Amino acid sequence: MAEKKQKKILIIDSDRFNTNTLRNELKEKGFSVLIVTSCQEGIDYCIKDIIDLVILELNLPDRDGLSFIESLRSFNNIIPIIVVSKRAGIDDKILALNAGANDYLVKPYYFLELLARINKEFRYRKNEEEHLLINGPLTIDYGGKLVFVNGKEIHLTNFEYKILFILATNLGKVVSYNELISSVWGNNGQDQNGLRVFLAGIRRKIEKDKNAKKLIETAVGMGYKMNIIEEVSEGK
Amino acid sequence: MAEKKQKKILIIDSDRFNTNTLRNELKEKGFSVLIVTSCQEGIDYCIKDIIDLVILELNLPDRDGLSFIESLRSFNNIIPIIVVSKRAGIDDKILALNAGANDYLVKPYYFLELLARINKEFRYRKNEEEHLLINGPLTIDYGGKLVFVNGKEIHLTNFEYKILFILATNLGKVVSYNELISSVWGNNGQDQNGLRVFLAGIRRKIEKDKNAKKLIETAVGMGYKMNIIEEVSEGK
DNA sequence: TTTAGTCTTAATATAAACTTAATTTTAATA
DNA sequence: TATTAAAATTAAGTTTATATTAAGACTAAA
Repeated sequence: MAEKKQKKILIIDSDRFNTNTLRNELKEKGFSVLIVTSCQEGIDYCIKDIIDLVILELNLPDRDGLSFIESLRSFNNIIPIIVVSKRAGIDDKILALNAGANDYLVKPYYFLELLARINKEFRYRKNEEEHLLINGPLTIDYGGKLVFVNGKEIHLTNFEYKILFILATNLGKVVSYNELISSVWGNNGQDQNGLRVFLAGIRRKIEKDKNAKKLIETAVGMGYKMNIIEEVSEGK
Repeated sequence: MAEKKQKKILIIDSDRFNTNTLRNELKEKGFSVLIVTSCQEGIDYCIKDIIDLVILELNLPDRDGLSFIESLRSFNNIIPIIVVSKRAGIDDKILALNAGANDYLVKPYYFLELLARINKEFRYRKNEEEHLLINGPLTIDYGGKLVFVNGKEIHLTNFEYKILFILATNLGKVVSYNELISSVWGNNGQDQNGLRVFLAGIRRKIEKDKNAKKLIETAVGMGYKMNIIEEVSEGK
């Protein structure tokens, strides 16, 4: 199965010694790290790459780091920026925060504090990828408990959805009658007849095209299986 | 037209002297301020009122402030929490941030830095929330906490607004009963009957046109869903 | 204390979903 | 192909879930 994507952190700092240490520490924590030494490169990478967070040193060779914040925020309000600087003055902090920085950490700092502040930035951003199953004409949005056929939403009842959910999460595999029954109704579950009635209902709703390959197939004597539908590219 | 509601800041701190000063400073900046002196009161107000941000002192009479963070975060990930404490140790910071605080400021601090950090919290929430939601006859101004139906403002109670907010920010998706209940009333939340009564109230207020597509749909056995209303461009 | 607004509770009405069982269709086997 | 078993379909009756309403309790403000 697909692994969670690493978060990519861009460090903008011209001090090689600092950044190498920091890079190693961040990599150890599972982040992907990119280092640049100037504002301009920083902006470039934010445009051409997908950056999840920026760690910014204020003292930079080309322009002051503050102008990086302004440049980035002029077209992107999403990427969190954590400023890291030895400037401890209140004015510097306020300027940076008001310009659009998300946090400001005075050097020297503990790596663990930086880490906690990085994690905090990621925590409440809605990065929950939509969990969609797309199988031929059928689309299931697990998060929203929605089912679509040919792009059109259809209504399933609670039990219908649960049954479809189990079949969909066992795509291509036969799920036994008993397994279906017990995972929907619990261990003292219904009879098989009831299950059949629900399946008739589900099929009526999701199998509109009588000629197409069946979405749900019966394995006689065993159970049901959701077929994997190959996308047919044109032609009949 | 209706005025935007002020941002409401909840201060949790038992030191009366501190909080009075802070309240005045915040009021001067246009915030509405509420002060409580214990964790439990803090949680209560986050439930029954609409709180936009919490300023939390860690040393509290009933429980440690840390447990406030944990309690709130167990059912609410939205409200930003800024911890303000004289504890400057790295461990305190990390504990608070990891528990779900959004920022940590060591006392003594400059009010202007706190202000910059408060504004920062509101600023990047704008991206996700502070736009208008326009869905058929319904308009929600998240920033001002205003609701309009067919351009006319309607009044919702706090709980009604919170429920509508959750449905609206999950537009088109089914939100389960339990999710709704716990994010409105906290973890030891109400029964479903209460939720139903509130929904009847909301529907009475926002669904004026009985023939139009329903704004809020019931997914029996699952939860409620705000439908996406397609704009019909004239005629049939 | 009064009042207006809000919340909670509980009773009743309504609507949706589920179960059952009879019937039809399909699949497997001889 | 005939026979039998398994599964699918249908529809009516039953049950459960939800909607609505209203009365009383509570709260905050005047």
